[in-house]
Amino acid sequence: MARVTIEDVALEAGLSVATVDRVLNGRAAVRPQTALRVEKAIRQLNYQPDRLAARLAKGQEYRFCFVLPEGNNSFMIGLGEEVRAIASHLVSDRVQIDLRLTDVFDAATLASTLDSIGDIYEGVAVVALDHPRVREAINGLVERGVAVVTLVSDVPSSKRVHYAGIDNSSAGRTAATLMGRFLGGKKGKVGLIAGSLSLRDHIERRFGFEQVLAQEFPHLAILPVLESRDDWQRVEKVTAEMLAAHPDLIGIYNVGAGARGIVTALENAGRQKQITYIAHELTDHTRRALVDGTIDVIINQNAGHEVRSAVRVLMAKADRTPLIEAMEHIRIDIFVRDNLP
Amino acid sequence: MARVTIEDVALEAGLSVATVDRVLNGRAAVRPQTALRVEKAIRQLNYQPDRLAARLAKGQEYRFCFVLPEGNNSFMIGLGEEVRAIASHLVSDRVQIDLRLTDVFDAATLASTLDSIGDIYEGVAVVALDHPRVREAINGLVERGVAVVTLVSDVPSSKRVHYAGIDNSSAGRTAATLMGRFLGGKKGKVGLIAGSLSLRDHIERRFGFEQVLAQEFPHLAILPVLESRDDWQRVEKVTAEMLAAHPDLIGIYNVGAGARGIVTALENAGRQKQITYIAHELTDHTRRALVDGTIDVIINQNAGHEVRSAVRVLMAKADRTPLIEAMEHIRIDIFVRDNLP
DNA sequence: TCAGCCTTGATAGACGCCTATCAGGAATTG
DNA sequence: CAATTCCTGATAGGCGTCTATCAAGGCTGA
Repeated sequence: MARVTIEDVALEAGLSVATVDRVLNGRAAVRPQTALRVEKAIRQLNYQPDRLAARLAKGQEYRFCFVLPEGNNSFMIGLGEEVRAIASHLVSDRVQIDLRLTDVFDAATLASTLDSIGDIYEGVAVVALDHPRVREAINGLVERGVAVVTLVSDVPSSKRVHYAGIDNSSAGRTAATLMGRFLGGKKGKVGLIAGSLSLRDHIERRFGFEQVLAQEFPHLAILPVLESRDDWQRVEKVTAEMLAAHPDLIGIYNVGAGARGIVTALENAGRQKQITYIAHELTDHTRRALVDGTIDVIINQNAGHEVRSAVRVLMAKADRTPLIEAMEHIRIDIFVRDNLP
Repeated sequence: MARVTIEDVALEAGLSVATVDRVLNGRAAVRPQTALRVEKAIRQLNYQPDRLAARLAKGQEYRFCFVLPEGNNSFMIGLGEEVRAIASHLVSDRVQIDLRLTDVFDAATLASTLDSIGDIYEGVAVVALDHPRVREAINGLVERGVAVVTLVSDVPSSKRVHYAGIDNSSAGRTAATLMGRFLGGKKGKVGLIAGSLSLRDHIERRFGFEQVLAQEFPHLAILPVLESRDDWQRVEKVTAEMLAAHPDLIGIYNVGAGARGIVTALENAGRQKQITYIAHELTDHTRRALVDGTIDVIINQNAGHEVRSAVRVLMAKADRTPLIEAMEHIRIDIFVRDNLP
């Protein structure tokens, strides 16, 4: 019942602790047949190395860096808070997490930030713009032996080890299905507002949305996409214009941030109740609008889960430990008024 | 930059390591003013005890027991697998998890199982029937110093430290909102099928569902609840009867298991496409039916998350460590065809 | 046959904390 | 003021693993 230690293994194999250790950590040359004896003993005793003792002995510390967008986007601010929360929680587990804010929307700036990250880090998590320059910077880190995880927004063509975020085209498709079903058989126009058409996540959401809407709900016409730069004042302006131009508008899908701009525009036009409005990300503003009934559905990604998943993956990669795949899948949250947390 | 150790604290406070340790672990009597000096030094140096070293030194092991229902309910089988998975994953972290299957639907059996659990466990997680006998058994464990977490189904009136599961009345309300919205303004009847009306989770789902449907969608009539005992053959039978009796049935909400029975009944009647069907729990069967379009929405609770959350809570309770509350909230998954994992 | 290499054993010390014990000084009591 | 009791210091040994070093054989090749 007591713990099986390295010593027990050595005894069982008729070898010394030193040799067993050599095999376990592949440090010095050991004859193949000796290694086999060790492995056999390990299997027989079902030896499980004690991670605690190992980490203590190695004096191993994890140092990770999270690179997030600067600015006042509610979601990103929340993301930063989650990073800080988990960071202070993990100090006593010998994990140190630094937070670096930068202009991730500018490829050159982001890339040089990544380039400048010293090799003091075992891993880096980054909210990444999908741009060749950024891809190269990520690959550079990976080649220097730093594990890189993309967060929220992916760069699939890079060598990052993992993407901690939702499947955005799936999110767009889900929005379309809900939009179509909520509208019943009603005919009319649907408007789509995106933050920026150079951000991969927004592109994918739009793509998924348009695909399903065109295929499953052909009676709904999609208006040309409006760009908002995730700025709620601009969102309000373009929405107001759209509302004025299309009296038969019955649905709005806001792919990016700035949801409050749409709320204001809808209220000003007095059309909150007639228009089905689907937004992304649960914030104070969107939450209130959902309860009011102005927003019908919020599609959300849980920032805390994403951050913690990124940390787990980075830790696993740092000491080549297996991870439970299913645990790292970030699900798409769907909120209606009734299941708000 | 190096780690702050107990020795540094002793130095800073002008005391010995022994005294600092006495304060930290409250072992022997220490003069209040001395304790204050230690605490001040700890704050100044921002000392964080090394959890690894502490656990190693104490030779601390966590032993937990999970009590789950026996039987062939897909969801519960999946739950058991998740327990096994996390158990084998945590062996190297000095956590041992035993799994015990019992008839949780029989209060006496479940209670005596709980009573018989020796004090070898620091914590117990149980899928609990809400019954006075069971409540007493839980309280008995708690009084013997065992941390108890209810899993999937709660016993709110007991002294359990935590409930790892979804808010079922919220799940019911969500189902109602989706049902109402999906049906647009259509008038007709909605059927409700429950596993057992003595299981708390089913009662709460029903309650939430009826509440919202009556209030928000008064044009939809709810048929009397049918009991299925979570047996799909019985589900099929009662559904077939309901379909025959009500040609104007336009919605079905299945609160419990046995979703496949409804699928078969709907197919036999050829009314899959005309009836909006909302089911619980993502399994192979429900998944297939969702893709087919027979099921319109699946409301799910993620068994893996529930199990892992239960383990985290038990660990935190075992060594009186704080936990991140928000992290332990189990969300309600809503799946349509487009966001299946 | 001897130098040199390869493989293995033995062992010490570290990682940061816990537990226990003993001794000496301080504070309290009568 | 002496006899207790109370606090504190010093130190050893352990938890399971890693790292490093030295020594002892066995083996190879010239």
